Amino acid sequence: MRLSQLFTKTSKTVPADETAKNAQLLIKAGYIHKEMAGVYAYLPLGLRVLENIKQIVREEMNALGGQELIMTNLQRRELWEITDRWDDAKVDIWFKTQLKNGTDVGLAWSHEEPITAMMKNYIASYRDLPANVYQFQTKLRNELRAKSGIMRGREFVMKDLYSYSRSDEEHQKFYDSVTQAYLNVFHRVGLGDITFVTYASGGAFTQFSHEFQTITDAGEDVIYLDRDKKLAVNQEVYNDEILAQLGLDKNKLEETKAAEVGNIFSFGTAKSEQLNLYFTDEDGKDKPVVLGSYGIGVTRLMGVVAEHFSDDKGLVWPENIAPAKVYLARLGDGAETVKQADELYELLTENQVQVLYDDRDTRPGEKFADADLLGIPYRVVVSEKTVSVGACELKARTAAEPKQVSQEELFKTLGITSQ
RNA sequence: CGGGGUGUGGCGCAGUUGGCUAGCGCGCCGCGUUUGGGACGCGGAGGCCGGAGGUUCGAGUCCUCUCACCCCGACCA
Repeated sequence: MRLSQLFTKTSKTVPADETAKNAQLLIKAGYIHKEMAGVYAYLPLGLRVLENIKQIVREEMNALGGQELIMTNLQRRELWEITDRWDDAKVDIWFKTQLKNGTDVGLAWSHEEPITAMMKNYIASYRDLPANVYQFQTKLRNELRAKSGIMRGREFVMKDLYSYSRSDEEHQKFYDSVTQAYLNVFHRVGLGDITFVTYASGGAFTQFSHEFQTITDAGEDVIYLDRDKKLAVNQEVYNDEILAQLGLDKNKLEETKAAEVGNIFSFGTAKSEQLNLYFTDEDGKDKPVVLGSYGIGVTRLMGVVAEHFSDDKGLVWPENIAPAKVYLARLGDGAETVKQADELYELLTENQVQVLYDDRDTRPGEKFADADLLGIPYRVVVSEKTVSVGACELKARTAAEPKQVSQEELFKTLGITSQ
């Protein structure tokens, strides 16, 4: 992509009404736009990051045998009344509206009920199970107070996965595999070292749920972490009894702030029974389906990454999710410089390397500052200087100084094998 | 929803005890000089001061109501 054609711009200042670091950086760099409190638009570069994260999640979900679908955002009142979650006293973050004929509808804050009700159409026999379905969906939650930029919005994107199993054993096996898949996701987006499986409140169905907590000051949770065991306990369930049960030594635990980037639940059969989701076993007996629910807040995850991978100059995207791998800065507009920069842009693009080509008529300092602010992993410079020596200049976003490299070395660094 | 704070060109801000054509920086447009870490000069465009009432000869400034936004708390993926 040529920056001269990108409609977004970077900014030297941040809006005064935005204090969350993730939102400040993302707005400054032109990745997102704030529409209202807790509601953000994803601009072209921000969308790329979001899609890159989604793709990683998608690959891990598909590897589990998850099947992607997309539910609706308008939901039926009757469905939520069955499980007693329509009442504002029970769920206080509902957005609700009405059809022209007066029928109440809810705007999706979760999809457990509708998706489970829908599965009744497809699950009748033990032969239909297990079934694991997931989606990337916009969730709408009427939070009393939005905060922390894209880490807690009123509208956000979540990957939600639902598992339907024949037995507790079958469910548990899948549940454990999801745990591993989630760890893979957080590892791949660069947060592996600071994200921990955390015991949290399990709600009405089980003693615990498992959260995936990423250590960050911007987080809203407090966890007690055993680094050796790579396990943590959320403050909400933290007590001596629980620690004993989990075999954790209180003296070894580290208290830290963290952000919940994922949460997985076992529902047992309670919800299936409520919603009448049964299957016929080999023996001809009807049994309720065992249900699990697994979420990753995708936009929140992007916020946590932005929050964590940044310095005083701006964002520092991990390569896996960066909106481009290379920031190609062309300095000067001499004929040969333009020619060589254009050619390098074409060549990299042909080799499947995503490039932000800064072909704008601006001064070098501005280009360097933008390259840093945007947080692109590699900066490549083509200028009169590099043209004259027949090399180009390469600097990793995290490196202090650039170095001169041949095109061969450049390609090698960027992982391009053939030429 | 309780407490605190803020609303003035796209962004960041100033505006005195009410007083004259509402300023400054960034950004934007034009011309010129520049060109390896956000250049400089000259000339421009752009604002009924969040909104509605009110007080006053006169309101960005005072009063009332209202809307929005931010922070702390409670709540929460």
